[in-house]
Amino acid sequence: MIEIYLLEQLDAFAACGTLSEAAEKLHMTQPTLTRSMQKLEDYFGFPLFDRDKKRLSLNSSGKLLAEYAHKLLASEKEMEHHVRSHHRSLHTLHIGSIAPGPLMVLLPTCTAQYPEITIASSVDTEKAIIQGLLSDEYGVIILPHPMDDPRLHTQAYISEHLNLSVSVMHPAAARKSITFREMDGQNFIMFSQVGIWEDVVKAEMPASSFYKQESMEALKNLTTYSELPSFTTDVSVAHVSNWSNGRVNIPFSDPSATIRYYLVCKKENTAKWKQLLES
Amino acid sequence: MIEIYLLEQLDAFAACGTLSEAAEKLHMTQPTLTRSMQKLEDYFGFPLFDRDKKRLSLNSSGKLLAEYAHKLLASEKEMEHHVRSHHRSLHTLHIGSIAPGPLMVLLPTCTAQYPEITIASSVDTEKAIIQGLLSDEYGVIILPHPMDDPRLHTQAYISEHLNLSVSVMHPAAARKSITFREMDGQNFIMFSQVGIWEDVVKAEMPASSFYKQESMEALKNLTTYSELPSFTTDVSVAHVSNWSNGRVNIPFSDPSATIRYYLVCKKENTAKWKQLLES
DNA sequence: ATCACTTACGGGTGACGTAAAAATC
DNA sequence: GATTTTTACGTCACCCGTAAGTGAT
Repeated sequence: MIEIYLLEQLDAFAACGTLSEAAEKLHMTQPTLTRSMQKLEDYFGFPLFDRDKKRLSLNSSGKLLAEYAHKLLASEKEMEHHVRSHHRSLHTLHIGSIAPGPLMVLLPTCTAQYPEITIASSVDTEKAIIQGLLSDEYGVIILPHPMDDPRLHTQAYISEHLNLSVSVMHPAAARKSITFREMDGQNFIMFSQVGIWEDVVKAEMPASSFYKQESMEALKNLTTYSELPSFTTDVSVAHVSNWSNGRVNIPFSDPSATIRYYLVCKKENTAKWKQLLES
Repeated sequence: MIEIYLLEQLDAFAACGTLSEAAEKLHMTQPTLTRSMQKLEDYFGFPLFDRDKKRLSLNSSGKLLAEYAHKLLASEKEMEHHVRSHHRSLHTLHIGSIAPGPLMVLLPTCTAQYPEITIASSVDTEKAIIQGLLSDEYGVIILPHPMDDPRLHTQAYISEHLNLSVSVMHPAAARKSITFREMDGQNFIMFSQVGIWEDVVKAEMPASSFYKQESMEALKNLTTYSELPSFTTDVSVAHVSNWSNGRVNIPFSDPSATIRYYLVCKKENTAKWKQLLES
């Protein structure tokens, strides 16, 4: 069998055209390459190069070998990459969610329960997340409803409730609860990474505008120093510290202001994520 | 990059199940394999095996690697085979013919003109020979007619004439020529490897039977010691020595008893076989 | 003189074998 | 005790680099 290092050197020579250049590319010396190319010829027992005393070039057999070698090297790279990513997938849990709230609850328990595993999470649309679960990009996903698919395991998780967040000077500040309808038409400051909540508020308050903030820092400043209403949830209030910004949280009383989350994973992986699902 | 020898050893282990067995298969010692498998794990930086103190087995990453390794090794074998057969095709001329006669004339000149090249020849049906030319199995073929194909170069070659061969006691022995029709119904001894001539005589003498002999030796004995008629051609008479078997050759006068041969090769190879085509 | 390749020589890594130990059946 | 794997140690091969040589531009 021809060893890979010889094929690598041949591939470099085929790409560079001269041994000197190839040697530089490979961080080696020319004599080494000369010997390697001779070794290839010795192995096959017939010439792979035309020798012009000055210039070395591949003959037709050599060109053919170089083509194959190039493909073979690509295959080996691909092999290594696949094995590495397979191993990675065994030792990382990527969680996809349609909202950040449940991740705030789930991630700390995850890192505690699987200290040897890398935890990653993403907020995306429901469609993208379900696709990601089926393609094993995600190990567990969080949806606002159960999945009726024989390949999937669904389990009820926490629920999250949306609040109106207003300054104490706001007319609604004293209310014990409020409806979307009452707030429709007013303009809101909103965090951009809220996932499904954006769909909810846009649907329930079609006359309102929502000024989305990319950073938490910007959101915090704006809610502290402006009178514009904003949103919180019971989950975010419990998990985000330093929320003492002179505002009050008033629950929306509409049914759509409460979302019950469901953990979903492939049936074949239920054993693997047992502890997490039971949390 | 992972060297091939490591993948070979992994592949053997995956096939055998134990290091000892794999070592035997590879004509090596177990400790060598132990080290090689450790080397693979070191390279990847994560385990590829489950170690059971007694038994070593592939874990899921190892299985994946072994699968890829197996394919890669097959690719390398294929690469080597293709390069070798490419080189071979450059240094061998395989001539296909629909009859042995023209080969008797052509082969001696070939070996003289291309002493460094291996010459091979086959007699087969026209269909098989044309296919063989197109697939580069043959470099040059001999047909009984020109080819009207823009990819192919055709060139007239020698002609060959069929004789009746009978003992001096045969009623026709004194004839200067004879027709197929006159001989139809008589039974003949015939060499089996005559290619297109078999089609000719069967078509022209449908009432006759032909006793085909696989070996020249058998044919020679039968023609010498039996009275059954047989065939020769002007070409075979000129090229096969020791033909003094008390028989006389009487030319068939029918037009179909003469075949003009044509040399055909791919246009791209006319330069390569120039000398031969000009002979 | 420079460039490109080849040849010659020397060194250090590493691939392999032998020997022996550990562990399981 | 037999089998399988692992560890330890010595050796030889071979892969690479340095230095020198050849031929062409």
